[in-house]
Amino acid sequence: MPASPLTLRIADEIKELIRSGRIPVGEHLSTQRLADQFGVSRSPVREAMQVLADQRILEQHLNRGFFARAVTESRGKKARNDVAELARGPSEYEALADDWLTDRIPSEVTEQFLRKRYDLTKAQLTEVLVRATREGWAERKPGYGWRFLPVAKTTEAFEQIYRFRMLIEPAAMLEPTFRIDRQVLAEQRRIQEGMLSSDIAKLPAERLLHNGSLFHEEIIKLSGNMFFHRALVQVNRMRRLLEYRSKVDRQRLQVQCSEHLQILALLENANVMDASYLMRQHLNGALARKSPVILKRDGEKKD
Amino acid sequence: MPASPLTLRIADEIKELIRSGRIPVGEHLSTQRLADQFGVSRSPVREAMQVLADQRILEQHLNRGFFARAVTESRGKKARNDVAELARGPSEYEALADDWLTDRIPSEVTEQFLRKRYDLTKAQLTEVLVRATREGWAERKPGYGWRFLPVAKTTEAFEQIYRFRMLIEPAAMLEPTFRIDRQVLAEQRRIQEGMLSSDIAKLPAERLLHNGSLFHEEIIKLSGNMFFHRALVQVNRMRRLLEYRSKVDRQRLQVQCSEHLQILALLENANVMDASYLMRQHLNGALARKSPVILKRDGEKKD
DNA sequence: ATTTGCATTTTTGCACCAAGAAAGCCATTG
DNA sequence: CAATGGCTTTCTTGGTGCAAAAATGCAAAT
Repeated sequence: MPASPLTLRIADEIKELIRSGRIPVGEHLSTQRLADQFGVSRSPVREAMQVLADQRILEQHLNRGFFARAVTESRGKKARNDVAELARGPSEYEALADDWLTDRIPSEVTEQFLRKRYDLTKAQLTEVLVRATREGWAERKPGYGWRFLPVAKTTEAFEQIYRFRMLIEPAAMLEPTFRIDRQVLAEQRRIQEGMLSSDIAKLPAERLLHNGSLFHEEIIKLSGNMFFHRALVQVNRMRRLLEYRSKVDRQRLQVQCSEHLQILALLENANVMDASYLMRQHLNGALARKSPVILKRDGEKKD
Repeated sequence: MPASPLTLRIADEIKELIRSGRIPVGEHLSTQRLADQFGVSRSPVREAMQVLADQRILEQHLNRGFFARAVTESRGKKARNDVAELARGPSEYEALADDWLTDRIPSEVTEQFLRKRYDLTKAQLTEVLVRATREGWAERKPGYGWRFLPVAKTTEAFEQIYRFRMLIEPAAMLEPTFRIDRQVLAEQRRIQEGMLSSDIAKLPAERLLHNGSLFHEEIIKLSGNMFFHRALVQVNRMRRLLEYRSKVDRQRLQVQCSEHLQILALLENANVMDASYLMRQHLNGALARKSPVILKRDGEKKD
């Protein structure tokens, strides 16, 4: 009985909670609490726990629920691959995005074409296209079919994004509605320090980039103007699309982290002016030293 | 035989072309050309022409295609209502948006609930929800159902939007990649002068607001940075959602038109600095004098 | 030679059914 | 005896075939 995607996703999240120690070994897992936490009903949570019990990650006591077992790395290894790979699929969305960015699909296609190419059901394809629409690079044609919109595909787009961010991010901090929220600052400090101290070389690139975006998004959110925040989220999504194809410069990331911490320090001292200025410098630096290394895909390249 | 929505939409567009004189009376209509123009195949165009022929707006000559007839106001009247009302439906999207903005639906709903409430098929509902997602105020829940996100619902949102625009629009004009395109300027001048001279009192409010947005979007596009343009389009969509519920101040619109023309004049003289400054003033004025009159809907109001 | 008008092919929308998620209920447990 | 697990029931949604609609091909007419 192949568990549903939702169940697997939840299994994955629970496992992460245990691995990261947020659920201590031996602890009892309340179905209801986890369901509320994930925003779903108890059914998929329960199934996820069954799955994890099968994998010896949880222990089921009859009529008493599930308990976290010790996860030894050696033991966890196999089981982990079993679920993790299934749970986070290879993301058809990214495959499509990549194909479009490298001109391997025409700019106008039918749904049928896409379904065959990526082997998707109608609903799955809709999911992907909704996302692409949301990110702003796909739209329905009036009759049948979809059109992909030209996305600046190269360094030019990076520059445009950074020019835009250099404008809005520092300005957002100077908005009259900007409010310093110490809790948010503390949380970001925790994350950035965590990255810097422990494992900047080890963490998956995806996570590193995510944390970076998160920092900027949380700061801009303090402006109290949701449209600044939205605009940033929007361009960050596009940036991610381009960036995950380029090599991550981990050394550069270290510099960025410490700059983030500097900005946080200024904000903690309520020195918004300087923080805004530093933010601009920070973005400018990122633009100037942006690694121009773009990994070419194996496929042929149409100029 | 009730024609399809696409057919009706095209019929409507063709009629608009004739009414506005862009297709002179007596002119032959090439199926292929119109199909290309609308981005569809010949089939729906042809059907639309049949519909219009039935309504005596076109004349069909066997094997020679369709020709535009004179459209007398008196004659056109009835036929016009026939199609126009059908073609541009009452937009379920706006109904949903309105219901959400006035707290008449809960923040978490199932698709079923929405389908029943607005009497939509699954595909139609998807269409609506995709749009709402795209505009940033709806998202899927993990299991079943959708969640509507809190949108600043009143004057506060207007202010936020204008603060944002006051930042990005003038700045976009000062970007190093900003290029003056005389053709675009001329087109906008034509539109703005048209509004000002003829019929600012007569045109439908929808059209007036659309032309206003268009002006700003075309100008910001000249910045050569697609992200500025995107950001503006995004907030304009939200603004429209809020604005179509408020009373249109036609006198104020007249002032805006002439300010638009002043900006155009400066740009035509390549005086970008002053144009940017004036743009900021223009937006500031719009913010300051923004009509706070919001029409209340008939329904009860929570809170 | 071009374009219409019709025929053919292809694509998508819609109704139905099974899988999956949510909610209710009661026994068990501490 | 309150709280929670385990099971059952109810409801929602995703996947699949047919019909409507759009795209395309082609002979005939101008």
